[in-house]
Amino acid sequence: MQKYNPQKIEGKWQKEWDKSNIYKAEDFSKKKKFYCLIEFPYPSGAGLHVGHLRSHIAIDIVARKKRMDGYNVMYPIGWDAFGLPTENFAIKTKTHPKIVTKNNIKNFTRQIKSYGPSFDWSREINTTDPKYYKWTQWIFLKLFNSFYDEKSDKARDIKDLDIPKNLNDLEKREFIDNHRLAYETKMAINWCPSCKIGLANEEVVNNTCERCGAPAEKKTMRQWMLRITKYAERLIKDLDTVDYLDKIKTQQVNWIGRSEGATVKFAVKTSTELGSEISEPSSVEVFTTRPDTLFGCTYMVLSPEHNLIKSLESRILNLDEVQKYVEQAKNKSDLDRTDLAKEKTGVELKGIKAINPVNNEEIPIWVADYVLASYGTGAIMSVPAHDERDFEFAKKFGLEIKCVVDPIKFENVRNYIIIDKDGIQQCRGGTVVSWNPQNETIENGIERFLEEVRNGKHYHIGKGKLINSDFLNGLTTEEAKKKITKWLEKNNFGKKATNYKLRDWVFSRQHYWGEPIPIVKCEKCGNVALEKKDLPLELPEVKNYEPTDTGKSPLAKIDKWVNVKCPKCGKSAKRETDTMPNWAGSSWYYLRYLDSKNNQEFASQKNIKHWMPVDLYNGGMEHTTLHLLYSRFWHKFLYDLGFVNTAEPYKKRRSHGMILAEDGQKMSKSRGNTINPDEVIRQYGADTVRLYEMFMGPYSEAIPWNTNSLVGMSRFLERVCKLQIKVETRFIASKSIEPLLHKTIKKVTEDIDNLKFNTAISQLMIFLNSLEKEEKISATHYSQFLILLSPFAPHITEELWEMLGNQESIHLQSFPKYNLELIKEKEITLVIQINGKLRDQKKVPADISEENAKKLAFESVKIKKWIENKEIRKVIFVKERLVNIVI
RNA sequence: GCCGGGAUGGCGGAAUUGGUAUACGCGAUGGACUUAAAAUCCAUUGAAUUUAUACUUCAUGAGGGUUCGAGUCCCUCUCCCGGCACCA
Repeated sequence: MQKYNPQKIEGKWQKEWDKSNIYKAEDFSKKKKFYCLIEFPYPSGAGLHVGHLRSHIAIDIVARKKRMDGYNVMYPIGWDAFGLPTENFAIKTKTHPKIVTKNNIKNFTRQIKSYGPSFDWSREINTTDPKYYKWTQWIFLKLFNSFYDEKSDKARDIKDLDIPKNLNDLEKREFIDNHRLAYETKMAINWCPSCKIGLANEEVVNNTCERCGAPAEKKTMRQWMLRITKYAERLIKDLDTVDYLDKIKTQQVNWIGRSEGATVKFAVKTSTELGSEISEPSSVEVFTTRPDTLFGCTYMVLSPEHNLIKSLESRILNLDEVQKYVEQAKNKSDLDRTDLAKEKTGVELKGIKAINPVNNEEIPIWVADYVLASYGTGAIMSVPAHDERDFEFAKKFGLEIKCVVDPIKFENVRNYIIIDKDGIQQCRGGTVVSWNPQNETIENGIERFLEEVRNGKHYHIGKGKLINSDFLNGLTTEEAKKKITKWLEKNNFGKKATNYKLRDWVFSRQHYWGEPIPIVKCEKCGNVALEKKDLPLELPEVKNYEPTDTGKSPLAKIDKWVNVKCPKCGKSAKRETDTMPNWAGSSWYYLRYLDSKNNQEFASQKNIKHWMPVDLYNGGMEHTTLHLLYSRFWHKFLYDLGFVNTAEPYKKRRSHGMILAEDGQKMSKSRGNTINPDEVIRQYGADTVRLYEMFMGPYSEAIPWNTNSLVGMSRFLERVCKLQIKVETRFIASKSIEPLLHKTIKKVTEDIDNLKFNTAISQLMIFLNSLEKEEKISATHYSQFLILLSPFAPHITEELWEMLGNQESIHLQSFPKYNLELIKEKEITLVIQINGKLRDQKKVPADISEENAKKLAFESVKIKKWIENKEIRKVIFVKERLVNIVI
């Protein structure tokens, strides 16, 4: 008999699987392909986290089952190895990051192999390998050499760009540069003073650095940017074509932040007091989602960065005051600017006015930092009667509040929230109305509120009917939006417009340990891309990896590397010294697995066509607006250029919940509550840990770790081993166990497909409990049970399988099929209810007729007691379930 | 503030999508084995009432509703978790 002894057998089988290569994905097999993917790990010095295991094991179970279902399965692994922690460790220990990475990968490999996932190691990739990042650089250059063609709504080669004829060479170059999908710009970016690195918007969380938590500062720097905004619409729309967890979809949609409205152009009039002429008539464009409220616009606000302030300097009568305000705003960090949200500040631009195009009224122009330069046009029309922020501002500075949307007689009461004296909310949504039930009815409360809106004492952001709006009067909000937009377009005052919160991707980093950006900067030719034959542009050796405070990459110090000849004109030029962000290599790695050794292409078309798209992709929620969005963007770009055959890279995306520490907190070194997978595996064995991580709770939910519960899984496997004594080869399978077996096959099959591992395991336990009650067990039943269990516990099942006398690995067997006929129980428990309450139950044949069931119910002694002297109103029969007597 | 998701025993969690609530596991209690402990095995384990494993009543965050029947559907509220947030 086999005693459960994981330490003895697990290593043995891991070596055996390695040797026999049974998990290798076959290119161009006749079998149907299945590509499943986990986010490739970052090989940190800290080693593997139990959270890594959760996703690796889950997808491993799916991969193993799919193989047994006859699929040609690709389940690859690699290393996302560029990044700051490695660099910091290298600086601290004065070791080359290459060496650090190599050591970490070695450790990670050992750890990963120790729990037996069925990765195809032959396709292993590493983003820091020049053979890999050659193609990361190549894709970057493709972006550099492409523009977005709005007409065909896709990216195209920059050669196809229509360049206006009348431009001189310099202007031409500028024009082209302005259209590249990878472009350079000088802009204020978020800078982490602690990591000494620029951050993408997605990397700033609560105005702090996502990585280290230091408050982000604003720093104006020359930056490489990627025009992800051109893909905003498609990144939203194509979500309809993929199967992602709903929360992932909504998070991406919210991040991209599409809003529809209109742009409106306001003419600007300057006071003639100063006399000097203005060469061109000025105007300011704003973006609004509520063009219907244009008649209620009583002033306009510019962001402090708005260029109108500069261009009309000579016309602003209180220039000193304005400039002082602008200067102050500039010096505020984003943190301060948003922190001061409660109290709005601003200064009026005296001497200039804007003209409201609908009624030609002169309205004041203000500058205030509650208006963001980076969204819309950096200027807004203010409608204080119908916007909370504008209302607040207008109240503070005594500006006119003009109601143009009358909420009365429109839709229902749910446009407001009524608050009674005790502060209890009676209705949800819309605008808050306080209401005193002692001396007014709800209707009166609403009426009073409406009066307040009309008198400018309150704002109303909900819908309504237009008033004080000339030709819009009487229309509903929706109707008015349409009508005014048409009017604006007809009179050339504006047009329908869509805006996104998504910003272009800040792509430069000022660090050593990243892919060098393969661009040469020539005084004569501008930014010149390296040729494909010159790729990869390898990272040079450098004495000091330390980042600088100046915002220059350490690469800038290596003169020999920096000074090169321009590939175009041959004159001396300098290399770009910034490197790429750690998100670059991971934006396309799933494609490299398909053909990881190819030196001619990033992957051959043949392989891409065979394997794409990824059928199942699992990863953390924290990457929803980073990696997941970025890689969808790159994929779409490659799709536009014809390098990949699908518009989306991932057909199905799922997410695992975090594993919390036993105290319910997040695991962290500083809290000292981490669980080291090495130790748990050593103590309990890989199969036990695998089962536990899958059994601990629903896969997508966060669950605290509980070492106590591990023993339950250990006991389960021990009992599986013990069962061997009862197995008899010649024993004919007992029929009574058959329904449960097939029910178990069905449950396990469906649960694995739906990533509901906890209930699959529980069903296997139920089946085992039932097997244990048998005197003898047929080898067939035992074998089928082992196969069902094998994706979860590959080592022990392989061992027991071999002991049954099998030659071929259990992991090469077919997954059992269930027979619906056999699942049907012959006998069921019929539930008898009175008024829906359980009063009796009877064992009956499953196919009992309604008539017989009812008869049986009324015969029951227990039931008789209940229905005595009662009028029976109704009897309900549910097939194979219950009889309900209503009295 | 807005957008998601959630709340079921001492704990992690099940529940065929409206049909026996609490599966499975942990823990706990009692027993067997043992010199003893661990391990293992057996039994019990939502609460109340009760001599009782009988009967009954009450329990799925709170309150209401629909239904023969609600953890599940509808309305309102509370709390927790995640994301976004001066985005016009």
